[in-house]
Amino acid sequence: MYGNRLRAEFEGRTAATWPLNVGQVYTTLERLVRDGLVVAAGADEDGHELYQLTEGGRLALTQWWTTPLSRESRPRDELTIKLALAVTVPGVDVRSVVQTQRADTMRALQDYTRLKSAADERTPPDIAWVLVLESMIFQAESEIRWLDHCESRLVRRAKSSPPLPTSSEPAKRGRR
Amino acid sequence: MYGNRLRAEFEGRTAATWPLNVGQVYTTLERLVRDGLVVAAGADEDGHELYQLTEGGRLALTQWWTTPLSRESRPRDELTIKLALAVTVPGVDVRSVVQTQRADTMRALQDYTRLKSAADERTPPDIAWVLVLESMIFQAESEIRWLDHCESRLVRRAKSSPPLPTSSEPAKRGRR
DNA sequence: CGACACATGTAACACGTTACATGATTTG
DNA sequence: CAAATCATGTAACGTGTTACATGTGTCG
Repeated sequence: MYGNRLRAEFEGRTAATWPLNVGQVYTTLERLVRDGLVVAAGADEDGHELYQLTEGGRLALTQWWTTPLSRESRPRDELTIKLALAVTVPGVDVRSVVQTQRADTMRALQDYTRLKSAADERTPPDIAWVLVLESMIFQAESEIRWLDHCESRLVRRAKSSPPLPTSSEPAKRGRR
Repeated sequence: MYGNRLRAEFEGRTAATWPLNVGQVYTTLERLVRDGLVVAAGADEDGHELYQLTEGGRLALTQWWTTPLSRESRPRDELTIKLALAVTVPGVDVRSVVQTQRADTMRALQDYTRLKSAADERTPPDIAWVLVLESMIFQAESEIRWLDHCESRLVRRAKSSPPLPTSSEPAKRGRR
């Protein structure tokens, strides 16, 4: 395919959930060429600069399809880190952190649900779009469950140790 | 704190789930200094190079605690993209992709569960470590549910369109 | 004609990450 | 003494990402 088409295909298949700057397609293509996974293959009848997978590229692709995404390859989970820090760093209002996040995720979940209803009514169904939405929904639900779980665990912990003064006013706590 | 201590604290709080190269701490500290969020504050009695939050740094931190992680700020979800592409790109054995991933995630889930059992027995409980593990478990479960969901959806779809020949032998399909 | 979409590129930046160099201190 | 640990740094790389420059074709 050619650059701009690739962008369109990607966005079409992920339904604008992850918009893609066109420029990035070209830089990435160049890097793929550098690594020998892709070659420039002249021009279209319309003048489009075509690119083609090499033998190695096809191999890498097959490997991508057949290899599961390992846990190690995934980016650090910022929310989990945030909470893990929140519960161990003194002076953080964990409760409030959890609540704020929960509210936001809840809102997102509703948005996704709405979008899914709309998507389900369409014919023919945009299978990829529905899949993406469902993935978002599952993740949001799981996140909310986890947050609730965290909170109940905090409540249990609070019974052992006395509650600290809320850290919502860190300014000028002065000497006393 | 000083650099190496920061690394230790981070790893201690996230329990080696996300190991941190010490070098990164120093590069990051330098960048924080560059951005005015942190200042070098001389040395410890033990000769440790201390760093301190600036006014701006403390503000940024407070903002981090009080602002929920937006969906947009999160990295692209490679698994979801993979599946979304798998179902729309011709010649991909979606079924196999889902199965492979499911097996791997299932294995991970068991590992996490085992680890959690061990963590729960310890006294005192390492609250952060347990939280991280539970997060992993929730996510893995949600991922498995989603994969199952995808598959059942694929089965339903398969009834409409005839199954394509498996793409497991892409080599030398030649002319004919 | 002017505006707009399509299309191709490129220079530049930030960030995460690693490999390596180097010294000080401790310990078997 | 040698090995290991603690500690501080730095040079370099890859990748994701953006802003910008530029040209072509279409259409109201």
